[in-house]
Amino acid sequence: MDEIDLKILKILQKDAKYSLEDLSTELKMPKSTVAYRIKRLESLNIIKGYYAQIDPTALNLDYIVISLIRGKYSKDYHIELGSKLANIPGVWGVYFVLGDTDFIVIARYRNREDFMKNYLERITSMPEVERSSTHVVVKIIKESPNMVIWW
Amino acid sequence: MDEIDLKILKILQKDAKYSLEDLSTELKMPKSTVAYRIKRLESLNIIKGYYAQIDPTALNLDYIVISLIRGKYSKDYHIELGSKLANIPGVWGVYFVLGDTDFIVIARYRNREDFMKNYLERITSMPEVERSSTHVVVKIIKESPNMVIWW
DNA sequence: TCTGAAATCAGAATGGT
DNA sequence: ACCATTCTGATTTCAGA
Repeated sequence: MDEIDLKILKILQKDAKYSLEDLSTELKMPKSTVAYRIKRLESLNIIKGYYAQIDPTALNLDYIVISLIRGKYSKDYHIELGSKLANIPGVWGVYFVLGDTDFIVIARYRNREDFMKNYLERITSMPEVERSSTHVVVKIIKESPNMVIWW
Repeated sequence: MDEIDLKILKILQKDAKYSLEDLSTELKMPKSTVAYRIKRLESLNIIKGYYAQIDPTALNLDYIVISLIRGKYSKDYHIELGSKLANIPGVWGVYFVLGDTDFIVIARYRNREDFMKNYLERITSMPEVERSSTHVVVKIIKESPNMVIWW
């Protein structure tokens, strides 16, 4: 991992379709070398894949929630509960955190019923959950998880 | 937007490099038709772009934080504060929410100093911020914001 | 590890239904 | 909106440095 790799990653995190041609002029090195480096980054799993970003609102995913969850302590409770939360349909983010809460969970649904059925009812019926407080997102001001390199 | 579009999106949200060839066999329709549909989804901004997924830990982005922020009320305070938060280097998610907190912010840094300098000092010196509580992420159990279609 | 050239293949363009 | 064919150009491969 050197400066050149970093430049490649910086470009590809913004645009996966950026061509070898353009990268090669940008980096002042032959296409084949760029290709070689990208392949390397892929095989090292630094580049984990390429995906299309779909607009959630286009699919009517307007009911977005973020929950703070406190668990009931027991052996391995955080591993058990963590995977249980991660497997709830609609949930895309589960973070185990320090502080007065244990897990922070982010999920997207199409409407209130969808949310109630898939999410709330499950969470509230999990014996490992001691307490949860859920925030409804009014507006997504920023959501760009792909922008890993910001410096 | 029909069932076929949804199938295309379901595949591309996981793998942007899935070829027209394979999509055409999968969907039992010619390449050119698939290409036509994808172009349509792009121009309608349902597909917002294609990104490389970079492993944050490969770049030593191990200091991940989630903050709950309460603002001081004033005219347009949430628009002002929202964009201020979104512009902090390292911040990739800003959500305006209902409940006892106003904003939820997610950010990634390489270490404690990086976090202190770029994030904490800024947040605590913003006059629009009344109160903030920041949780350090111990473990990312799930993070797949690109998986928009889960049903 | 890097490079140049050749070969292959995928995607864009076209024109017709 | 859909499809077959053609055409263009990007990516892969490979031999050599």
